[in-house]
Amino acid sequence: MNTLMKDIAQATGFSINTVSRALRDDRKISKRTRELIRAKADAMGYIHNAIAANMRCLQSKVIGVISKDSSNPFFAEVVRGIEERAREHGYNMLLVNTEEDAQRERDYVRLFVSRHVDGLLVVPGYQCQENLQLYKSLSIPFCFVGRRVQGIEGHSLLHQDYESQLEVSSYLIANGHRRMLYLAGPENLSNSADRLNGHLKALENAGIALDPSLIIHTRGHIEEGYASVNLALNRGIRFSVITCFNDLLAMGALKSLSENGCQVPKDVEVFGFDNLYISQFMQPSLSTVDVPKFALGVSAVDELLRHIERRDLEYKDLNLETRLIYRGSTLNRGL
Amino acid sequence: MNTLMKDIAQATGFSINTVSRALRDDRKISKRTRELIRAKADAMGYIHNAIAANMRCLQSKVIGVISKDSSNPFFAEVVRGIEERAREHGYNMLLVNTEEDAQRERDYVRLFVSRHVDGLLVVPGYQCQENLQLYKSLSIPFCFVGRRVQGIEGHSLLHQDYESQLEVSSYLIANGHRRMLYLAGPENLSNSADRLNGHLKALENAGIALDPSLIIHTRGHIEEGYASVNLALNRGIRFSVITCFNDLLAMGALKSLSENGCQVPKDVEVFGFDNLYISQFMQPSLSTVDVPKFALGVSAVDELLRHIERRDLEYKDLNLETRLIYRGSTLNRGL
DNA sequence: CTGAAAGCGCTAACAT
DNA sequence: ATGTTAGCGCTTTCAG
Repeated sequence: MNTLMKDIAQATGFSINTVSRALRDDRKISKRTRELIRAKADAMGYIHNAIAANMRCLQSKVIGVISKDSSNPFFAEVVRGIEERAREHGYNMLLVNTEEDAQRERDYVRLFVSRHVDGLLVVPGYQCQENLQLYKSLSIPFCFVGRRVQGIEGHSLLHQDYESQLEVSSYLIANGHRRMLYLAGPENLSNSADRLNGHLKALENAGIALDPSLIIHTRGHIEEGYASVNLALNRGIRFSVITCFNDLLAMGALKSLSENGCQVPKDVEVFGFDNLYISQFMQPSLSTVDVPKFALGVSAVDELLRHIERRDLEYKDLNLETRLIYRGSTLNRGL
Repeated sequence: MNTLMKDIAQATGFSINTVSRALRDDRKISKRTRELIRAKADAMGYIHNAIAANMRCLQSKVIGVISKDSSNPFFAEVVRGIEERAREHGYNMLLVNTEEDAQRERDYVRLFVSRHVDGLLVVPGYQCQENLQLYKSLSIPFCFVGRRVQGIEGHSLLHQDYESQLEVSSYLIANGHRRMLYLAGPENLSNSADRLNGHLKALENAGIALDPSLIIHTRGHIEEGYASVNLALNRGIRFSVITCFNDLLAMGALKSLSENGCQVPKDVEVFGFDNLYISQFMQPSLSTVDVPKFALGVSAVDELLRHIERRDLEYKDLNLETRLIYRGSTLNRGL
C-alpha cells in the first residue's frame, strides 16, 4: 500500500496535520520539524494525493482544453502553447477533440465541469442555441481560442481574421489580379465567415463584381484544396491567383497545380493563411498570413488564469497581431 | 452553490444513497424511483462530482500521457489515436511533453501518480538510470509508446524500426546505390539506434564498407535536414540517395536539394521514415516507411487498459506492422 | 508552533 | 428496494 500522511505522522510522532503543513511549506512550522518530516516522507516514498487535496480545497489545478483536432498542425501548435504555459503555472491539461461536433463540445464541457477543472479553453462552433445556453450558464471561467461564439461577448482570443484577409486580397488586387479563386473554410465557424468577409470587402473596395464560381466552400482539409482546384481547372474556370482559408487548402492547391502543369507563381499565384510550420518547406514555399499559434495558446492560458484567480474580472475579447509573409508562391512586385 | 446529491435527496425525500444509485443506474432501484430522481436531478441542474467519486472508489478514469512534443506531426497523430480510443472507453487524457528531458519525464511520472491517473502512456528516453529505477518501482500500469527503455522488458509498443530501415536501405542498394547519405536521429532514443542499425546491417549484407562521412547525426528536426544536406553538398561529399531517420529530415533535405539545383529523384533520391500525413503533398511526394501512428495510439490505450483492468497480466512487447511506400522522391524501377 | 476535530461529496458495506 | 453508517486522504477551522 502507498504511504499516507498518517503513516508519516505515526513514524515521526507528529500529528497528521503537522505533516500536511510541513509538506506544503506552511509558515508556522519550525524549520527543524519541516526538514525532519520531509526527510521521512522521502524515505518512505510518500507521494502526495492531489485528488484528496483537490476535494478539500475545491480546486484541481487542471484546465480542460476542448480542441477541434489536436493532430491538425494549427491546433497542435496552439495546444502546445497551452500546455507549456499551463505547466509554468503549475496546471495540467485535460485534452479532448470535438471534430466540430456541437454535441460533443457540449458533452465535453459538462464532463470537464464534473471533473472539476478550474477553467475551460474551447475551440468552439459558431452558432448553436444549445451550446450558447450552456456557456451562458457556465459556472467556471472559460475562454474561446481563436474563434467567436455568436451571442457571447468578451470571451474570445482572436487573430485578425477579417483584417488579414482584407489585406491579403487587397494586396493581390493591387498586384493586378482580377479573377481570384477563393477556397473558403467550413461553415459554422467564425473564422470562415470573418476571412471570407475580408476577401469580399477587398473585392468591393476595388469595385470588382463577385463571380460566385470563384468561391468554393470546403471544410478546410488539404485534400479539398487538391480536389477543388482540380475541379475548377476541369470546369475551365479562369483565375490568376488562389487565396485560401488556410495553408492546408493552399498545399492541396499547390499539388493540383503542379500535376496540371501550372507553374506557381508564374501561371498562378497561391496565398495561404495560418503560416503552419511546414509551409516554408513547401515547393514553392507558401506565402501566407502568420497567425501566432503558440502565442495564442499562451495568451489563452494567461487570460483564463486571470479569470480563475479573480472571478469578478470582466471578460474582454483579445485580437492578436498577425502579419503577411511573402514567399515563393506569389510574385512579389515590391509593393 | 452547485446542486449536490444531498439536495436531490432532500427534494425527493429519498436517501442520499438511493440518489447515488439511481444516478449510476444501479440495478436494485425501482424504475419509477430512478426516473423520478433523474428528472429531479436534471431539473436542479445536478452535475456529478467525479473528483469525489474517484476518491471513494480509487480510480480516476484518467490516463496520463507523457509525449515528446505533441505539436510534432508524428506524435500529434499518435496522441490523437490515444485520445480517441481513451474517449471510447470513458477515459480522459492528461497530456504533457518532455522535449526529451529525462528530468521532466521523471517529474511528470510522479506528478501523474500524485494525480492518481489509472495508467501511464510514455514516450520515454532510452537510457537513464534514475528513470529506470522509477519505472521499475512504479505502482501503476504503464506502456511505452513507440520506444524501448533499456532495462525494461515487455512494456513497449514498437513499429519495426530495425526491420523497416533494413528493408529501405536494402531496396536502395538493390537499386544500385552505393553512396547513401544517412541522416540519423537523436541519441538516447531507441528508434534512432534501431533504425541506424538497420541501415548499417543493409550495408554489411551488401558488403559495402561504411564511410563515416555519410552518417550525419541530428536531433530529427526539419531544419537539420536542410542544414545537414547543405553542409554535405558544400563539403563535396558524394552521394546518390539520402535516407533519413524521419520524414521531417527528408523534407528539409528536399528543400536543400532544390535550392542547390539537384533534381529529385533524377540526381538524388530521398527516402523518409514515418509517413507523416503531409509527406504525400511534398513536391516531389516523399517515399517513406508508413508507421501506423494513429493505430499506435489506439493500441497503446488498448494495451494499457488491459493492464488497468487486470493488474496481474504479464507485459509483452508489441511490434506493429509497417510498410514501404514508394512515391516521387525515388526512382522506382519495379523491383 | 502544534494538535484535535470536522468535513469536502461521494460510494460501498451492511442492515432492514 | 431503500436507508444507515462509515470512510476515501487530505486541508481547514479552531484551540491551545
